[in-house]
Amino acid sequence: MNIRQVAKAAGVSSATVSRVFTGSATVDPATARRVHKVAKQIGYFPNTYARALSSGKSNTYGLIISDIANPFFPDLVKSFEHQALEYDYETLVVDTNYDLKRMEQCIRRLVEHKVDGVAIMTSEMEPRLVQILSRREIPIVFLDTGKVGPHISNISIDYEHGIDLAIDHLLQFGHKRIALIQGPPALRSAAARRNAFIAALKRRNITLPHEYIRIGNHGVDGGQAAMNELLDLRIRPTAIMCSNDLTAIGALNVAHLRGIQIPKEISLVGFDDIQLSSVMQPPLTTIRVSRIEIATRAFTALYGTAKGSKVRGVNHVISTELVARASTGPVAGG
Amino acid sequence: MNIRQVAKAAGVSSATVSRVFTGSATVDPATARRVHKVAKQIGYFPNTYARALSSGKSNTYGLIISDIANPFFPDLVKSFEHQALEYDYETLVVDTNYDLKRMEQCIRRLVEHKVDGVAIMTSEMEPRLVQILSRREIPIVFLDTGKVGPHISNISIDYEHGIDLAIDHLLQFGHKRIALIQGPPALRSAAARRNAFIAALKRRNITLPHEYIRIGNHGVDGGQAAMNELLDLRIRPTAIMCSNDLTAIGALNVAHLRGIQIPKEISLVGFDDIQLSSVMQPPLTTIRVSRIEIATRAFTALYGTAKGSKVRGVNHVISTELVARASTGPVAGG
DNA sequence: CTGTTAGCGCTTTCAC
DNA sequence: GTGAAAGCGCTAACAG
Repeated sequence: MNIRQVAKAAGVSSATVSRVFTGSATVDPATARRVHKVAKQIGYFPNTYARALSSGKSNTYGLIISDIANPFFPDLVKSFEHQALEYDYETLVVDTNYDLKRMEQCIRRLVEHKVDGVAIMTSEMEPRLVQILSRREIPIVFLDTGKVGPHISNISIDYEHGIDLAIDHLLQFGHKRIALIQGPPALRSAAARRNAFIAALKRRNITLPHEYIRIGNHGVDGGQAAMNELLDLRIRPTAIMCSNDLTAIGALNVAHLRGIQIPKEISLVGFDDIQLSSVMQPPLTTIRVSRIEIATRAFTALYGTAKGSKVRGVNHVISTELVARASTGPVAGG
Repeated sequence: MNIRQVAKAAGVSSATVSRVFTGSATVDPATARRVHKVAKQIGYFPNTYARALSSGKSNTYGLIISDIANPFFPDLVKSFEHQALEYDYETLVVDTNYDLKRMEQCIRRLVEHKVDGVAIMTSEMEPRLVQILSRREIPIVFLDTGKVGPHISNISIDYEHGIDLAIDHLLQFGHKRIALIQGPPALRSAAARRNAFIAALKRRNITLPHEYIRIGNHGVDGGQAAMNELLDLRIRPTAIMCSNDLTAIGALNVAHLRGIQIPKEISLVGFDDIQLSSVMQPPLTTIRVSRIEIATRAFTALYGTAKGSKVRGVNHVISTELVARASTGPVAGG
């Protein structure tokens, strides 16, 4: 069941069959139709491996994510794959599980699969591993790294803007005591959010006590733990900004458990706008960053920096917007 | 940067290098070490495509799911991949998006990748498409299809048991008017749940008015719509069983919106026990089915039905259990 | 527009 | 325990 059988049955050479399937050169329409018919008849599918080996192109992009079970990623993966499929590319999704050791395995798998480019959507990354890729001149696109170079593009998210919006929103409600539950410090995107938060408060001359910054892990449990700490403070904040929605969901959960009313007693802001945020009780106010746009940009960056063509990477910035829902409100007694 | 370069640098033949990497035959330990060292030095990774082509084995399994954005699937995918990696298998995950047209594309992609087996975790499926696989004697494992045959295994979920448990739980709370928000009728797993529900009520001589069965779509929005219908009924149910957790989350959301207290006025039961169910307000009572177990069984079924070995498929049944949380309670005024 | 031919990088007998 | 050599199925010049 290979190309030669099709060729024989259609009375042409295997090269012609190949041309029909790759569309690489003009083939007589009648011949092409005959080939297609025969192929369908005997149920022929071209062998990806032979094709990749022979052509030297895998037509596959690697997509590195931290954790497919984190609701931030499925939409991203879906959009990327969708986009890739449009251009006849396969996507090899690998999941590092937030683990640098697994990251190395992932990179190896991608290289072994001769991917034509890699989108690294995790923030945890070692230069040594990047080198494995760049030594082979494999185009890379990062999320939130900021560095652009030969074969290396970047997607930046405009955290500052989103966080400014959120802070202003909170200020309008009269909040002065605003806390932050940040993500893992080692995570670049989490650090960027924290820095933006601190800068935004400073710019507005709002004091930020040290104990108002708590460390979560971008998971529900981290949000729960941090929220408990915040609620145990002698002087509680009246509003809390969370580094992502999962964290906010954890915080919300603890608030319910401890009988704290949201937003009456404390306002809560998330980040990302994952799908479930809108059906929480109360629906979460959050800063939306479009996963679809990230995915599309990532794909485009790779597709545009194909090995042969443009070498120089580009930097895209993705905007953020405030989605005001019901987890924020006027400060109590204000 | 290929096997020959390694061979030359290590002063052996490419066959020996191949043996070192596949572990297919005994190689002198000293030679093996030398080969490994050289390989590391020049950064050699075997080419998957050449390997697959030459050996005729892709060492890849296909995993077909409906929608990676549905919280049911990420855990399943993760477990399957993890398991596969342990046995040195790659997983090619394809997402049908609940669409039969895309299903056909997915199957084609899997065949083109010469996968050694396919786990079909979606319920929507056409016999014609299955044939594409089985004609090539590719082992298949289904979820909830019940049919077992040559190269075809199945994983059944014991819906009856879980639903019996849930109904008894509700009865103990004094509920008599129990409604169902079912999933898409075309979805086998949804139909199985509905049938189990109807059978369980009948067995206990509980009347089930027609209007107490509503149709959702296994998404949040479907749950919302169905819940609205149910709340508009002249005689409302006192308890609602949902075909999955997402549906229950939608129902819960509408309840909040319309000021209905859960579980005081209406008890709510979900199905699946996705991660977020436990942090909803109130935490969802649900029927747990272990995605890890499904994934493990699926992998094992494929691995055990490898092309050469056992031809006959097997049927595994996976148990379910009730997770009683706070969305169920005594019937109002009871 | 189409056939011939030479590999792509690796695995796998078959000898030794 | 190791090397030589023949492909795996396909693509990509190169002629014609």
